[in-house]
Amino acid sequence: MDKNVVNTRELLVVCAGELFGEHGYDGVSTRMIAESAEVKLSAIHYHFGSKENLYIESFTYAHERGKPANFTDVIAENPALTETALGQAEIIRKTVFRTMNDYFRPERPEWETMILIRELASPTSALSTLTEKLFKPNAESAVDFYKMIRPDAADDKASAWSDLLHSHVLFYSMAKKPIELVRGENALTPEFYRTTARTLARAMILEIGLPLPDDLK
Amino acid sequence: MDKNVVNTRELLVVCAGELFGEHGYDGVSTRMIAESAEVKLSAIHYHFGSKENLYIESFTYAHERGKPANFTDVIAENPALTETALGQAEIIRKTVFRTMNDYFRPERPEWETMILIRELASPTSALSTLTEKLFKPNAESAVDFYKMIRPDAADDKASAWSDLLHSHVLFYSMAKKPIELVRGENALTPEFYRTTARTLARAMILEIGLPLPDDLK
DNA sequence: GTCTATAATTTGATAGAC
DNA sequence: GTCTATCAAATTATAGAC
Repeated sequence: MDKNVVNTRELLVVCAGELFGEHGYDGVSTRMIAESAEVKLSAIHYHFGSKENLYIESFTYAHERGKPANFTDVIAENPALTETALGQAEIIRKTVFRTMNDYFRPERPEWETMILIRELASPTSALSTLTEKLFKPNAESAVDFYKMIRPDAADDKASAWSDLLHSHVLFYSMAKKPIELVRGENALTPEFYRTTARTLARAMILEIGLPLPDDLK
Repeated sequence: MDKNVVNTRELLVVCAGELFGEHGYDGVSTRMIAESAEVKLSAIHYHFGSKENLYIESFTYAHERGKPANFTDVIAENPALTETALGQAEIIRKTVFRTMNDYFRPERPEWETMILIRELASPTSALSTLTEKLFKPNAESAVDFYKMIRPDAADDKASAWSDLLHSHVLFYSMAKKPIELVRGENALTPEFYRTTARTLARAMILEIGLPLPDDLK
C-alpha cells in the first residue's frame, strides 16, 4: 500500500484509475485491477459492488482533484483587468497559461487527465456528469468573458473562441505518443508547453482584436 | 449487403469499422460485428483469421479513403502563392478550410475519422502506421511551410504553429457529444464549422505575422 | 465460402468460511 | 474485511459438414 493512500478502498480507486486512464473501461478487467493493487478480486466487489461503480469512483476522484482554472477564476482574482483592452488580453494570457499548467504540470498524475479525456472518445454514463461539472462551466466562463468584451459577437463566434483553448489542451493530452514518435522522445518538455501556450495566447488575443501584453510581443 | 459494398469481406470491413469507430477495439466483440453484417461469426475468422487482423483492415480502409489535404497539396496547386505575404496567408487559409472540409463534410462516414482518432486514445500496433503515413507527413508539410516563410523560427515554434490546426480537427472530431450536450443537438452545423475554420485561420495568420486576406477581414 | 457446433479462455460477479 | 472457490455468461477461435 504505497501510492500515498490510506486504505484498500482508495488504493483500488487509484490503481483502477491508472488502468482505466491507460486502457479505457473496456480494456481493463477487474482481475487486472486486483493484481495491480495486490488485493484479491473479491475485494473489488466488496468495496464497490461492480466494475462500473469502481470506474465512477476513479473518475470522480480524478475529476475532483483536477479542477483547472478558467476565465471566471482569473477574473475573480483581479476584476479590474476587465476594464481595459490590455487587461482583457492579460486575462486571456493568464487563463491559457494557467490552464496549460494545471493539465501538464509534471506532478499531475497522467491518469487523472486521461480518464477524463477518454470519456470523450468512449462516452459512458459519466459523460453527462463530466460535461455538466467541468466542460460546461469552463465553456460558459469563456463565452461569458468573450461576450462581455465583444457584445456584438454571435454565439457561434464566442463558442469558436472558447474552443481554441480546449482543443489545445485536448490535443496535447491525447497526442503525446504520436508527437513523440514524430519529434522524438523528449519533445514534450515544459519549455515546449510554454511555447505552445505562448503561441496560442498570442493567436487568441490577436484574433479577437486585442493588443498584445508586453511579454507576448 | 447494402452499404455500397462488393462482397462479404468488404462488408465486414465496413461494419467492423463502424463499430470500432464508435466503441473502440475492446468495446466491440466479434459477435457484434457478425450480427451487424448479418453473417455468421465464423465468416470473420475465415476472411481475416482474427479480430485483430480485421481491425487492421478496417483501420487501413478508413485511412486510405480519408487523406486530408495538407500544406504541400495546397502549395502544389499554386506555387506562386509562396512568394508574397498575402499569398502565404492564403495558403494557410486554404489549408485550414480544406482540412476542416475533408474531415467534417457531411458525406464522410464518421467512423472513418473516429477509428483513426481512437488510435490516439488507445494506441494499438496500428499507431505507428498511422503516425508514419498520416500524422508525420502532415506535420512535416506544415513545419516545412512555416520554416520556409519564417526561416528564423525555432523548431518548437514551427511545431506549435503546426499543432494549431491538428488540435482543432481533433477537438471537433472527439468532442461532438459534449458540445451537443452544452450547446444543443443542432450546434455542429456546416455554418459553425465554417465559423471555427475562419476563426482558426485568422488566429494562425495573425499570430505568424501575415496580412489577412480580404475575405477574412 | 458459409454453415453448425464446440473448444478453450476470460469475464464480471457471488457464496460462504474465517 | 479478506480469503478461496466457483458460477454463469461472454469471449476468441477452431473443427468439420455441406
